[in-house]
Amino acid sequence: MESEEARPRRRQARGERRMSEILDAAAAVFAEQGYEKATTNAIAAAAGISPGSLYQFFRSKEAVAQALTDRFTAQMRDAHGEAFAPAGLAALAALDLDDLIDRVVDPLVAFNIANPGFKALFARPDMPPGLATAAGPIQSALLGRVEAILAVRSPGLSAPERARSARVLVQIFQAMTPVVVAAASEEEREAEVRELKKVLRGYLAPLDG
Amino acid sequence: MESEEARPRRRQARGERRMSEILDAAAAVFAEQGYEKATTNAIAAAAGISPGSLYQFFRSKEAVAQALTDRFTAQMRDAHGEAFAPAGLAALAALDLDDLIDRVVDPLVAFNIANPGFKALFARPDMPPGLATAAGPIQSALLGRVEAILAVRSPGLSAPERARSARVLVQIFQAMTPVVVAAASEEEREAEVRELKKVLRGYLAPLDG
DNA sequence: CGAGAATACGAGCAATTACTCGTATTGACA
DNA sequence: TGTCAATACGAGTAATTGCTCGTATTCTCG
Repeated sequence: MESEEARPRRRQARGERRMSEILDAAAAVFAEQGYEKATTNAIAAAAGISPGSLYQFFRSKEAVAQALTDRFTAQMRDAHGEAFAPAGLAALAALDLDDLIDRVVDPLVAFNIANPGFKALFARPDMPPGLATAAGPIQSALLGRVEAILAVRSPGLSAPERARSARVLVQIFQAMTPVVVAAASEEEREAEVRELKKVLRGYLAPLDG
Repeated sequence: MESEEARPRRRQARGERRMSEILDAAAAVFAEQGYEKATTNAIAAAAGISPGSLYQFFRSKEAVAQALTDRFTAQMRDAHGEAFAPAGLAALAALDLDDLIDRVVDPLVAFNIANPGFKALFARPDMPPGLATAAGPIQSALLGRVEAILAVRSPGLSAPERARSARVLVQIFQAMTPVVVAAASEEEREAEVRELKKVLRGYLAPLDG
């Protein structure tokens, strides 16, 4: 997974801490500026270091985004993997549709709210080719899991139909996530989440066995 | 609406033609590069003129986008206003839900396919502040019309509920449009449109009186 | 025809930005 | 303690890009 460190550094205490700080700063700057408009100098400044120092740890702006994506992926797996885990699939199969949606959507929404920089890398339509690959893992992990759930809940679907439906579901989620994250108040946010779930339910109900 | 022309030009035959050519070029470049990555020099080159000539007609890149948006708005009104027109509302009220969706979605899809540059200005999440205003008219026109239809079909909704539902519907459409437009084959495209309609139907059915 | 405005050109400017490089400091380890 | 790599700095560079400016050409109109 990490084949880019041909020569491991020695001073890892300071270094690792710096890298983490840089990623924190990058997440914040990406969240508020978007990927393209975020400048590497701004990220360095937000991390309290010089541009040169940033490039001591990351080869390029894209490498920062890549590392941040990796970190998000790991965080998501650690925090919310349960709901999606293969072991949980059987339990998910027996659930009420509304409960199923809650079980899947709520953790994802919580994660997106806790990590506002996430959607800047996840829900971006104008990714540079390299970054599409970077965000790909998250995207395809989510897709694969949704497909797995569909396979259990809607055995009548052919494989291509299942793939298409999963794509549509993920797309709906991605489209509505920015609105949810940007909600001004808590009530507003809950209302947006309710709408998101309505959309998902409306699409899923006819498919659901 | 057009308060920016304090001093009308004289040679309008050549000039107007050039402006139209520039907008054609801009639509093409925006379509394939996106707004940010599209350079004014590239637009000028695509129009077969020099950068200086472009700026004889448009004060800035943003002004080009603004003018293009205006042209799209007018085209959309001319071509597909009927389906949305106030006069047609009564007819729409009596329709089957599937027919209603066809009536509204099909022209919009056709327009987006015929004008691939449209979505670059319409479905962009990272608009500069000025451009949000530029794209606003299209967005809010569409929103207003969807709201009008909802008012007729779902009289039980409160005004805020109606506004929110309209926003959700437009958002779904925007999110799925790029996939529809980019479809590789005709069958693929039809399948995507079917999914789009399924999503809309699933969300609307419970609301529909 | 002659004048003035509209159109056209394209080299180049000013600002931005991802990234580098020469150098200085810090700290682990012999 | 001395050494050397890791860390840190920040002015500077090359490339990009929106846009300008001086100038040349074309057209309208009297």
